[in-house]
Amino acid sequence: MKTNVLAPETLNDWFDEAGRDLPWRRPETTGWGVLVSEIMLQQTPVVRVLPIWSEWLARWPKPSDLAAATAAEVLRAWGKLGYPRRALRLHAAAAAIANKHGDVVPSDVDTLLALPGIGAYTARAVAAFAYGLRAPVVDTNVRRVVARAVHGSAEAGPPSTTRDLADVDALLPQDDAEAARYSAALMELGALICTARTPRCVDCPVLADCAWQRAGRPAYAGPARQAQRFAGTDRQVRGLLLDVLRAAPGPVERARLDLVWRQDAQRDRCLDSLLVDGLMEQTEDGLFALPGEA
DNA sequence: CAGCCGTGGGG
DNA sequence: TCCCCAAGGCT
Repeated sequence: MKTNVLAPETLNDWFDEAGRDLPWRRPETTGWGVLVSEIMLQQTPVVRVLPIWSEWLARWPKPSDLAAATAAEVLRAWGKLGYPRRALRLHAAAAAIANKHGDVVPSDVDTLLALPGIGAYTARAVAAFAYGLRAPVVDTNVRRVVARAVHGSAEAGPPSTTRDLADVDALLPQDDAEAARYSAALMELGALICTARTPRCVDCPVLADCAWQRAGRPAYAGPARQAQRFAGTDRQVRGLLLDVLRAAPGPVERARLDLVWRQDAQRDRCLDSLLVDGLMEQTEDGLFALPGEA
């Protein structure tokens, strides 16, 4: 049996000492609080999530509270966190939890996976962090830590959910509570020490055993990832359009939206896609509004 | 499975 | 300045 470079005792001890005191990690945080944090944290830095998460939990302490809000209220409260479809999916998930699960966030991974906006990562993160269960929690941090410490590669290869889950499952201790803490520790190590750009290896608790370190820190050899452009994309235009509605007290005229982007065809396409996605609605007199306030 | 879906800060 | 990236999910 191979020894685990990322030994649970080592990681958990380090986490006890160096882990951040984030509000959604506090013992009094409910499953709902954890779920909200996980959705907000998807592709979004912690510092930007912190204030919004606090507002949401104070305003909507239970899933049924969020479910009772209008989509317009939800989207305004989401603000500029980005990827606003996450807010709509969380809104829908809250309704499902309120109606079908007794207003309690499920702890079962498969049940969680059936909810909108909850995928392989988030389902297991909720099971582990909200309910202390043993579940392989694989995010970009964990993938990077495992790639380096275990496989000796500078970066993680292309993601494969099946393989990644099995990879991390093999590292997890058997005990539920210990495994859950270990999952948090693994993520935290990637977030604070084993970072993407310039890892702080001098502070790493597993430096001596790290396979990447032992191999002489070889450069990444895998396929180059495609750079994600933003300027000029539909994503940018949609963001500009939606921002007009978020900032407005109510429905706005088409002319207001026309101001945010010069190219008619692209603007029209984006406007249409926002309507299709349910991120905005058109009133009977042709004005545009956030959904639920028309 | 590759491409798409926001936003802003740091190197 | 520009580019990269930050607790992914969905089609």
